[in-house]
Amino acid sequence: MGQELARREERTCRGKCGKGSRRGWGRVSRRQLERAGLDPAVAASVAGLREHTPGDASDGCTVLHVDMDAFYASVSLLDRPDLRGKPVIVGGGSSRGVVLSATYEARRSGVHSAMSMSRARRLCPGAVVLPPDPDRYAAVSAAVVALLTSVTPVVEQLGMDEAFLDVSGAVRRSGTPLQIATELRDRVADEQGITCSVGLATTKAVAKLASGRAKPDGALVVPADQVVPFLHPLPTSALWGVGERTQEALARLGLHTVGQVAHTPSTTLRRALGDALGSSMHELAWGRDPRPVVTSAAVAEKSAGAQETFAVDVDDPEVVLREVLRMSERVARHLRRDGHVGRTVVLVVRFADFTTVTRSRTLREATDSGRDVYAAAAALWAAMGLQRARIRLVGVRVEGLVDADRVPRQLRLDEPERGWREADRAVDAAGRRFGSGAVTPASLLLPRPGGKGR
DNA sequence: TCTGGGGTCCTAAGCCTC
DNA sequence: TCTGGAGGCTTAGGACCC
Repeated sequence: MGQELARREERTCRGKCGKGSRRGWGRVSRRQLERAGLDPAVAASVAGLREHTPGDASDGCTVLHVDMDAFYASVSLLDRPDLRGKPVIVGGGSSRGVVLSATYEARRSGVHSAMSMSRARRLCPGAVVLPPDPDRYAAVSAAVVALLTSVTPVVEQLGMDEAFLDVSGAVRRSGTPLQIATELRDRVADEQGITCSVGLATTKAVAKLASGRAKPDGALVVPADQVVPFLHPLPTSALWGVGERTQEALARLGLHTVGQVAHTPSTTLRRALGDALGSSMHELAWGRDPRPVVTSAAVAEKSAGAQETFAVDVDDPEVVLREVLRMSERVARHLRRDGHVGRTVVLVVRFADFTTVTRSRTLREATDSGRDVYAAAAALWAAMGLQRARIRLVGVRVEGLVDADRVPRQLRLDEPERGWREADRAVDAAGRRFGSGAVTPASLLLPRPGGKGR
């Protein structure tokens, strides 16, 4: 117990906005923020927010964005406490893997997620590399979501490591949004042994930015009247939907900060970025974001896919088709597991030079059968007429998903009493009992090129 | 620097139907 | 019967997010 309290105390003191400052909001100085790694302009802006915010200014900031700190790395360290405080990278072990997550010690060397593992190893040669543990991540993620849901039922999960909460219905019972956020952070740390950061605002876009600025292990409130001073000094890349390409497009217009975007006519942005992105960019730059927090269960899945990069580029059509079969079976299993069927089959092919093409075909009937998906994908492959092209990746997606029980199944005259449908279900049952892949097409038992077998 | 995997959303062109 | 426009669907590709 004493140890637990000591650990809690250590954690809350380390945070940029630890327990002390969570209660006495407004003690964080601009210099502290700069030391914590924020841009000086942003630090000034954020410090201003805090220094001029008397008491708990979170009233009305009922949208919370909870973001786990270096989630995959933190979870991996739960089983390796000896690596705490050391640079650790979680990522694929193959020569073509990328970084899934890295501890803050590794990030200080310039390592970040989605970076190629080879580059990450060069930047941080002393880092310990751990393989991803998807089951463990899913379990911790589910536990955190259950915790969040105990505060409010309105939880919108984004991936495994972040979620939006609408706590407007919980404030009477549980206190101000900031008190709720503090309680959540303490419980996540106590019950799961990892830390998270929380952004509080009146909109999702601003709450998300706030959690990013509060990292690691912090909380940041951006009251409605402080949204514009908070947003406008930020770089355009801070805006939701602005990646590398859009940032370049904005830079060509001489726009480098959110404030500059805000003061650009919406028509100019729409011309440069397209109608949808242009107008949403203008709204977001003024902190306007009409999207409500939507319970994850209410968000229907629209597509399902599987793709895999070969360990070495492949030019043998037989090998490619075998991989297409493997991906088709995987997608179909996914569909059946979720009770979905889909009509449009998409084949994705990435060539050695990294160019990617897609070909799609819409079936007459929606399906969840690996055989149907493979037949369509293989036909698309054949129609491409590739001879000995060097292929880096193949993938299969099924789009236009609907619930299987909402689609009447067209029986065929030549359909046997027991057919592939029953065979698929038997394979699923065997997979549940003996592990996925217990029953598999014979052709998939052959080794994969580059030794990356199943 | 040499780029994973699973998704969503948007745009645009071509085709078809009304 | 022909024609043009609107609108929906399909297909392909790109950008973005976690």
